[in-house]
Amino acid sequence: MMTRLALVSESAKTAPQSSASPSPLASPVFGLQEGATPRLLVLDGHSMAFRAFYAMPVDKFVTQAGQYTNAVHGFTAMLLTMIRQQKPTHVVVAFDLDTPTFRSLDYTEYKGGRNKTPEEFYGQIDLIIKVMEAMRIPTISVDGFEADDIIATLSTQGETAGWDVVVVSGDRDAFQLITDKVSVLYPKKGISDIPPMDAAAVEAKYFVSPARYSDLAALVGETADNLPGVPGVGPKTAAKWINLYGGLEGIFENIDAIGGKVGDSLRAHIEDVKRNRRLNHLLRDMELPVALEDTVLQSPDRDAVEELFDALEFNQLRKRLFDLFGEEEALDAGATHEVPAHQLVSDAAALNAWVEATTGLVAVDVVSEKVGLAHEATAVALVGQESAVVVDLGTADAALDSALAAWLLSDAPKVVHEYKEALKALSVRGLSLGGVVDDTSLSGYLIQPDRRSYELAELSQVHLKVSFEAEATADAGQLDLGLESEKKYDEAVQRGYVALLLSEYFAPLLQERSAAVLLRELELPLAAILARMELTGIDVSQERLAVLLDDFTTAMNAAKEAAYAAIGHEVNLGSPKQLQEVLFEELALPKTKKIKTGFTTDAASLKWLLEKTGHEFLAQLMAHREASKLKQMVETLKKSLAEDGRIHTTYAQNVAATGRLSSNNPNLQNIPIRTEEGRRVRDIFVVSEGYECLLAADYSQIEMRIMAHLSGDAGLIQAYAEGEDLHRYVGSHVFGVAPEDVTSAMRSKVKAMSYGLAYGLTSFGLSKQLEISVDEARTLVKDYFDRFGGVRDYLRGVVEQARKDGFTSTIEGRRRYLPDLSSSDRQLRELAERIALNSPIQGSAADIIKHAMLGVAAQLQAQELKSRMLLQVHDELILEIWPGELETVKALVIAQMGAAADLLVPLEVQVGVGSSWNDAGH
DNA sequence: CCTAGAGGTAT
DNA sequence: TAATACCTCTAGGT
Repeated sequence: MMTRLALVSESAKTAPQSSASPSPLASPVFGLQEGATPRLLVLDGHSMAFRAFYAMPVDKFVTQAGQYTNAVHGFTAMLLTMIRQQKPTHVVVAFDLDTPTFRSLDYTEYKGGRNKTPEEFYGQIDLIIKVMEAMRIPTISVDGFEADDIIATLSTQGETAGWDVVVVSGDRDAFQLITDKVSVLYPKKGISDIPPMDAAAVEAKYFVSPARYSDLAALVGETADNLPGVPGVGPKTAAKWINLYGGLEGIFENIDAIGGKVGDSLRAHIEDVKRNRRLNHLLRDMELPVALEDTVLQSPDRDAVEELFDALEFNQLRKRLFDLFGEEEALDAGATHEVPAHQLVSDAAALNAWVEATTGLVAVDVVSEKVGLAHEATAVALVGQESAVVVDLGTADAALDSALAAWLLSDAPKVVHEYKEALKALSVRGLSLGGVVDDTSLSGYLIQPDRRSYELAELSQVHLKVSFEAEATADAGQLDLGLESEKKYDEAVQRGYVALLLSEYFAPLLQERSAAVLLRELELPLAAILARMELTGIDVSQERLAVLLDDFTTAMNAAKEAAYAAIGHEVNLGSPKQLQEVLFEELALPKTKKIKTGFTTDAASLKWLLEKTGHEFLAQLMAHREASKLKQMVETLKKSLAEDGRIHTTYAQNVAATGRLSSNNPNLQNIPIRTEEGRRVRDIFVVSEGYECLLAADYSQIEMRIMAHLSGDAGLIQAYAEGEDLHRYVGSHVFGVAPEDVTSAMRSKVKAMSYGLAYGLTSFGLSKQLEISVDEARTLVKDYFDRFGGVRDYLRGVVEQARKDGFTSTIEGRRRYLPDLSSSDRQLRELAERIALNSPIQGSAADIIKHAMLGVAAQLQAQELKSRMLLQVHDELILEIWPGELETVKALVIAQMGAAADLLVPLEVQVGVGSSWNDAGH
């Protein structure tokens, strides 16, 4: 079966495809599809600017420099909406000039009697023109003529050339331009409600055809232009005469036949009517300085837009603009990329023939269906530069199956989007993947680690400016009539092709940003390990889970009833809003810290309130919070139990901007540990049948060790070299006492301080953490830096370097870009500074444990051990030990984790074993 | 059904 | 006014 599809919208699919294949980024012109009818959007600049001015609040749009921008903002927003909705290929804006026109010379009162232009409007037209220049949209004004004439001329030219024309004007005279090719958008109210007026709409409203609208306006008059009409004649009468006599000429010919008072009135004001008609007639054959073809819609001058919008302080609008043009450019760029046709292969020979004929990188896209909580592969698309094949796993015979399996596993270079998910879906079919040199969801992440999403369509949009149809919504249970699967195959090939393009695009960027090594040697191999860990899951004791749920529910209910009793009525304890009423109004307790919705009821505040007032309700509320949180957590775990009785979390390799993993569905990286009750949750995670025990290995103070390494601080390095208790050592130096005289209060202070440093601590934050005065905290910081000057110098240097480079780096060269370091917004800038302090430390720790995981997995495999890695919790690995392998595995884990980085200080690893995760803790 | 806010868990 | 995550509930909207 042969299918052809392009990475573009419907309109472009029908257009002839260019066979040339320029860079996806080259997009001088867009929206113009060869063979499609051009569509011209003409705007009346002044009338729309005025509409915008009165529609937007003046005082809300003032720049710091004092320039009013409400009309500019409103106009630009309206224009973007028009471009989005109308999808024009050409756009032009016509403006009036202040100079006299042939109309005002003809009739000096023309447009007289208008209110003086408001002061705040001054200068806004010039700004609109500047916005148009930045957007590369031509503007036209002609001395002695009005914008209406320019519009009439343009629309006539457009129509003559066979184009569609859309006129946007707040002047009703434009209605005379309406034909089946020309429509007018006339704002009803403000600038947000601009319904299209076509011939039918004009007739419905005025009872005359658009061509006769000027006749009607001449009779009725136009207050806005100070053109009096015939007294006593309104639109109804005028329309009646026009339809009766076929227009003004007919009316004049039969003028004596019109009786009544209105007839007399008409005869008395006949000259006014003739003048009105003369003035409202729009010129259609002006000489214009801009040719029709020159109005073609181009991509905006991004630098100019940036600069101008900075000055105008248009931030949301900037985003809207770039979003819009991102999309539009994509359409055009997409039109130049032809997705190769694909063939559905049904035998091994066909697959092998394709493989033989295909050179270079091949994208693999796995089509899967959801089965329970997992995904199972149903088909595989292999996409090369020139051609593609699809293998349906459901119908493949054994020979095809093994040919496919062999190729997938081979070293033939492949690119995948979401390698880990592909591996998981394939594994249920007994398939795997070898030779994967790129996963675009990971390379995209390494290039730009703080994006929210790395979906293929989004990466394609952002980097390639190519958009393609959204992924098929997996309609499980729907009848598969062949058409459905054909559509899925098309999409799979499409996705594969986009991944191929992205991979090519990313390759040099990865090199530039020194991320190619990270991808190849760290993230890609890690993805395979994570896939295995996710598939394995961790065993759960359902008995313990049930007991826990019961206990927590009981505790929760007891606390709830006691809380109700303490205040004499019921209240939703889970509603901060209702709690505020009880605490601060009903019980009139002291006010806590202010939050958006009033006063906080968080745990720290409740504790403070309880100490202050001793109110029973507070004690019960706190007990209820703890119990309900735990119950909720246990319930969530129960819901995520798979059919095999195990919990399979999913690790996200591209979510945390520092390089850490994250865990979700369910999150197994935030299982309680700090309280006795909380630790019971850890007890539900147990060793699987047939295995000996769980082993938990964690790095001791890895972030502080990285701090010591990065700062090179002699004191810290010495402390670690001597194997001292770090906090005791630091405490003895900061407080000037012997190590054995460091009290636990002193120790906990320096501990909080040390950890705070890695988060970009402030004296204020430290004072709150330690419940001490800001002064005391400040002294603590000073004393700390006096003794550990290397740390202070390092922290200063990190921010300085990041400001210079634009990014921070980890020990493995993982970068995080921080443009906000030079923001003028203090809050943003200071946040960026704290991020700059934290990212190298947190990120280096992430690099290290990832290396350790690679080492552990490699050793387990090399030594043919049956023990396996189950979980990772940032600085901790959980393994399941096969009988007889404990000592071997323990040693190799310690060795691999310890050797994962070569730092100036040793990496210490603590290991515990037990039959549950809690027991394995230490 | 979606979203913001509040609150809480982990490293 | 201390970094990185994920999750759930309420309340107020579509």
